Amino acid sequence: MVEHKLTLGLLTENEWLAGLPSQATERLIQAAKVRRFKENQSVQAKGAPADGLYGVLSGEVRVSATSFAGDEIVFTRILPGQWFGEIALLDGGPRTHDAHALIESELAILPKKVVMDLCFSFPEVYRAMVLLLCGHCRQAFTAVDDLLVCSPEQRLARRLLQRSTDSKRLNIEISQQELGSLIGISRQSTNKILKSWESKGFIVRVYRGLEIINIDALRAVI
Amino acid sequence: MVEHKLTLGLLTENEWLAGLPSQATERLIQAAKVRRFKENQSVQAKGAPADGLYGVLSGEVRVSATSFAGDEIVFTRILPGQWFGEIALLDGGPRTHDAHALIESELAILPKKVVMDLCFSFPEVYRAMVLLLCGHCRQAFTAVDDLLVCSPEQRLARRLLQRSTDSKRLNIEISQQELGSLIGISRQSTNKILKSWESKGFIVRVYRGLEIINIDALRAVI
DNA sequence: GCTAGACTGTCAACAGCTTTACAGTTGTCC
DNA sequence: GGACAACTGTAAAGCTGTTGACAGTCTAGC
Repeated sequence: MVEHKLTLGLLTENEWLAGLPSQATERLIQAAKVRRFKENQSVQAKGAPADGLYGVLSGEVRVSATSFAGDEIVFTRILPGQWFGEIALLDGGPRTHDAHALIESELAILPKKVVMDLCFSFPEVYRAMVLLLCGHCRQAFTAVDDLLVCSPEQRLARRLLQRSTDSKRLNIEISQQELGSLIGISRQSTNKILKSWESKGFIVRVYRGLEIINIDALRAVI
Repeated sequence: MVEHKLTLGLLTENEWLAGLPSQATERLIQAAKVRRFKENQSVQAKGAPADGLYGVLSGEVRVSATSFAGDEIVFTRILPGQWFGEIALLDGGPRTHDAHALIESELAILPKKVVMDLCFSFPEVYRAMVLLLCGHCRQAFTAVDDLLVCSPEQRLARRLLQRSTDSKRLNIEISQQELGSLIGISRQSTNKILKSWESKGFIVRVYRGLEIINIDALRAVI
């Protein structure tokens, strides 16, 4: 009961499910499970088969991979209202990434079978999946672009700006370690860049985070 | 007439269209246009609106982007039998990349409206689009992974191996310049790596290309 | 409040890649 | 077959980011 209310809340907020035929929406809400994950608990493992589509109700999920050297490579973070895990669900292949709850989080899980059935019954559901997929694909393309073309400083600026528009807030809570991993540089280099920005008045740093003061100056870095 | 025969040839060879309901296949073949592109001719420009889905019938297409510094960043090459351009088609956004004919090439073009209409009539068509999309998405994820985790030498090996399995051949025709651009390193560095591999007997280099001799040794590099 | 553990600041040494530069090679087009 | 353009080979110089090391700072939990 409580679970369904929570799911509904996310669904009505979120555009992709709001536009579906009511029959499909109902079926999804009915089949949706809500699961709570503790801080650092694994949501899915890279290489595993897909069981469902995940939506973040509360908390935050870190999507990452582990290099053979053992370092964790952070790809992105999923904020409340966002969905992930559609690729392996749709193509039947293995999960592309690891996912962990960054903090205690609640996730909605739409079982694979239900989603796939609805895809075949309602083209609108397929369309919604396709849009989700396209978004993640464009995100990945942008990441490749950035890595090939942009300097570490520019990449860092892009990430921060992207993140601040995603969450509509200008304070970002993340360690320098993880921030570096997101854009493929070391903690020390991240620190140096952040320091230089702070001295220019673009940001202020706090423990385990930062706040953007001059967003236009950051945009100009790019 | 000739055009339709060519298209049909590609379609029947290619798995994704072969599995569709015959009604959908017929409609696609009927609507397909074949267009010939000269060497270096632009197929699509990054940022442009999408007009259709492209399939390579003959020749080869280079997918790239241009950095603000003016360098061309090569993303990938599309070989005969492969399709591209589905993202902008499906989500209505701008083209994600530039595409040029590498050599004189023939492309099949499936008009946007026809594809989208069929998607809504036949879930199988949507499914085919989704699989295409998933493939490209996984490709992009792998590229990010590589850039963040692997050394230039490993990235180069991966690219060559991927390419050689794609085309089932072990001689690859590409300049060191472009090869470097594909994995984000300079021509000189590419040259150094190739030379070292040649001295170890992994490959032999020729003008504007190379041949893989010891494919297992290359696999071991990764 | 104290302490352990996580995070940050900083620096020097080092490695790897780029850039610049130039000479040599190969292919193509008159 | 000669000339030009594209490609390759090579090396030195310089830059940028990494690594490793260690001290300082912050926070949570007892």
